[in-house]
Amino acid sequence: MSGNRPTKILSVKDQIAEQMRSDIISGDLAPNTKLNEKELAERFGLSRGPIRDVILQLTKEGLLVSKNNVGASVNSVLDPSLQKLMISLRRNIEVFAIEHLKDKLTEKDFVALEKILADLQSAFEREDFTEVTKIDISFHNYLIHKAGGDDLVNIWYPFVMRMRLNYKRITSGVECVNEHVAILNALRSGDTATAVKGLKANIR
Amino acid sequence: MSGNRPTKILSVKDQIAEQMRSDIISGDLAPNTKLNEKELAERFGLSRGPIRDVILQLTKEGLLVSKNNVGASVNSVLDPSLQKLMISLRRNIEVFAIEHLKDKLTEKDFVALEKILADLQSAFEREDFTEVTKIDISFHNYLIHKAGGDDLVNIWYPFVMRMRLNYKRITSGVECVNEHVAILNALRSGDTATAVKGLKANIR
DNA sequence: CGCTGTATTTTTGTTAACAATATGTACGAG
DNA sequence: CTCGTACATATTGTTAACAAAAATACAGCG
Repeated sequence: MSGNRPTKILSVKDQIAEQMRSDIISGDLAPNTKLNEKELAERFGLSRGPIRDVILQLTKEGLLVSKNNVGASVNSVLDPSLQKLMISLRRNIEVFAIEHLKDKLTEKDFVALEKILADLQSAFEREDFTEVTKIDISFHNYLIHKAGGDDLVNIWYPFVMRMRLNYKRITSGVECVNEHVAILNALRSGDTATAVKGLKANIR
Repeated sequence: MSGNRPTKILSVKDQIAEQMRSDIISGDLAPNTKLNEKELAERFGLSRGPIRDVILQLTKEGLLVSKNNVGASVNSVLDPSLQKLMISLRRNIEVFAIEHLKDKLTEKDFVALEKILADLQSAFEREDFTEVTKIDISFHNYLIHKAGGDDLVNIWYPFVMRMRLNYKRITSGVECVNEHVAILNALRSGDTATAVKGLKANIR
C-alpha cells in the first residue's frame, strides 16, 4: 500500500491506469502482449467503457500501441538511440525544473520531499520494489509539478514511463535512495549545480 | 505506410480530432472555453462516446485540460519560460531526427518531401493558412516518423501542438516555404550541419 | 439586499445492447 | 497438397439509456 503519505483522491479510471502501469513496468504484462477489453473489464469489475479510456490514456503515454479495429498491446522497448534521446530530453526537463525552482522551494516543500524519501527508504527496506519505483517517480513528480504545473508534468510523464519500460529490471539499489538524498540536500542548501549533477547521475 | 499523405484513411475519431485541433489552433475555440460533450456530439453527428475519446486524446496532447466530473476546456498559453523549454526540447528531437537520417533518406523520400512543399506553396498562395499549418506540420512529421517511427512521433507531437497553441497568429510568411526548401536542399546534399541550422531557424 | 440551504436542471460518468470490422476455420477448386 | 474463398467466431467501435455528480435557480431568512 502507498504508506500514509497523503494519497490524493483518484478517480476509478486513474486507479485502473495506475494498476496497469504497474503491471506493465513490473513485467507482469510482457511487451507485445495483446490486451482484451472484455477480460480487463471483468478483472476490474467495470464495463468496457472506462477500460477503453484507460487504454487510450496509456497509449498516449507510450506504454501501449493501438491499431484501429484491432486493439492494443504492450509496447516494446525502444531501440538504443531513441532511448538515449529520451534520457537526454528527460534530463533537460528536470534540470529546467531544478534551475527554475531555485529559491522557490518553501520549508513545507522540503518537509514533503523528505517524507517522500523516508517512504522510499521504507519501501526499499521492505523490498517492495514496485512501490520503490512509484515513490521514486513521485519525488521527481513533486519537483516537476512545482516548477511547471500540470502542463510540465504532462509532457514529462511519458518520458519516465518509457524509460521505466526499458529498464524493467530492479535497478534500485541503495544508491537509489542515496542519490535522491543528495539531490534534496543540494536543493536545501541552494546549490543548484550540485543538484543538477546529482540529477543527471540519477537519470540514466 | 503512414508517411504518405494522399491516402486519407483516417478513422472517424481521428478526423474529429483533426477538426478540433484546427479549431483550437485557429483560435475558433478560445482558451478556457468550456466544451460540452453533447453539443460536440450533435455537431459532428455522433454519440458522446467517440467525442469523449477525442477529448481524452486532446487532453493528453495538452490542447485541453480536463477535470473529473466537470469536463474539458481549452488550455491556455504557456508562460514564457515553459515555452522556451518546449522550443528547446522540440529542437532537440528534430535535430536528432535529421542527424539520425543522414544517408537514410531515399529518392522516394525526397520526392514525397518535395510534394509536401509543393502543397505547402500552393496552400500558401491560396491563403489557406489553416492548411498551411497542417502541411507545415506534416513535413516535420515525415522526417520525425522516418527517424523514429510512431514512438518518436508520439512524444514529438504534443510539443508541436502546444507551440502552435501559443503562436496562433499567422506567422507563416513566404519565409515559411523558403525555410523548408532550404532544409530539404541541405538534406539532399547531405549537409547535415546546414539542415540543422535551417531547422533551428524554423522552430521558434 | 445579501446569504444560505435546498430543489431543479444540466452535464459528466457508466453501462449494456447493437453494429462493424478483423480473425480464425472449414471447405472446395486447381 | 496449396491456395483462395466463404462462412463462423471473436473483438473492437458505436449508440442510447441510465446513474451520479456538479452547476444553477430559487425561496426563506437574517
